[in-house]
Amino acid sequence: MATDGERRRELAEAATDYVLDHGLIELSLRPLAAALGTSDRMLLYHFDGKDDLVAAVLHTSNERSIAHLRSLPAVPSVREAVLALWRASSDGGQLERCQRLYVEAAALGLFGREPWAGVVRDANRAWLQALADWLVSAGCRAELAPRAANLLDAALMGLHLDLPLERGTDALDGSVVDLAGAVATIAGQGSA
Amino acid sequence: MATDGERRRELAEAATDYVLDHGLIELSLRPLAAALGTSDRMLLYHFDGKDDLVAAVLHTSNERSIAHLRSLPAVPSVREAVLALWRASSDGGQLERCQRLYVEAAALGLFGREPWAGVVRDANRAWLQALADWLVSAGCRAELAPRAANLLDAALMGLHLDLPLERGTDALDGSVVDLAGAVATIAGQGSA
DNA sequence: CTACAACTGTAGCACCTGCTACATTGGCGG
DNA sequence: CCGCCAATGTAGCAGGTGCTACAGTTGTAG
Repeated sequence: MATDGERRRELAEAATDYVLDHGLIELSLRPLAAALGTSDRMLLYHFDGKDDLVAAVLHTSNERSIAHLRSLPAVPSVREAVLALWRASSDGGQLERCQRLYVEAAALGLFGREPWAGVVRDANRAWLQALADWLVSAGCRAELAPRAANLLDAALMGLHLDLPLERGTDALDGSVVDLAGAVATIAGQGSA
Repeated sequence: MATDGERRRELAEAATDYVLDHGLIELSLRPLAAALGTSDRMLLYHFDGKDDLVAAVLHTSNERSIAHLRSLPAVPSVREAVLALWRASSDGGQLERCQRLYVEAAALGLFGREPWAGVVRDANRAWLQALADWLVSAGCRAELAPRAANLLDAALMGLHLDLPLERGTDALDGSVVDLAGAVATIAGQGSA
């Protein structure tokens, strides 16, 4: 049975850092435990199996994504919001790594198999909500924000799939500008 | 050493069917071989290791995607082209499965590790070219098509990540309509 | 028939996987 | 000091992984 104490939280945070660096798909307990200075035995003591650990990592990562989004400086328009978000999502920092992790998890859920599908669904809902809030704070009318957030999210995740292929080039910048225009239009700021 | 004969091509086609059904990420040689009525021993005789097999499967799948795209009935506008493409990409048929496989491969390449990154890059280039051609056939000016194809592709891949979460609902339809409008605008058919 | 090459079946290697049984430690309340 | 219990170390299990060594078994050309 899994614990729910302070140690578990510490391990979840540290495991999240490790997974952000090394990827989720090929994650395996022993190397992770070694990097954390513990043993697979202890991970399975604090977590209810590998799936439970992964769910905790995904939850932690998603919370970091949302916190990062909320901490972005305010922008005056939806167009600027999209551009700023992509800048933050592709600068090699925390947000990029968290979103990359989400993409990995979503890919693992592509066949609808649990536990991936369920965990990814939860993460997606929370993230979309935060994204809509962020658009509203940039001047988007509240009733238009969810729809704008939907397209923005889909395009953003797709761009992340291309990111490792185009690193260092500006091949994606055009798409981002086009995306910003499209989202602004949906948000009723077509000419802003 | 790998062969390059007829048998290899047969195996690649059959393996592609299997992978489209069962996913790439958890692919393992023995179950695949059993489903194909052969042995892992023979797969490794005809292919130069698992990576070579996977590359062949991805190549086959991508060729099928492109062939499917080229075989779509002609449409009169870019907007219609996007809507028709999404319909074909989400009907549970061959194209949806091939694109899902591409998303899996791209997720495996998220950390830039070979052989994934290289194979995915090749597949992406060919697919983007076919996508641009398809937009041109729908009335998009040739010099605008690559840019429109870029955004369309990114959004499409992102939507595929959401597809298993929203299966059976119409939650993605709004995004697709918005995307069609955005791509039409980029293609210079903003009011068409 | 012989010789050769393409192909395939059997068995196994070394390593990794998530997970568990068991014994031990350490600290705290009685 | 005792007993308790959470936390941890050691060792190992059963099964899976990609891959290979070796011995055939075909089919065909000389």
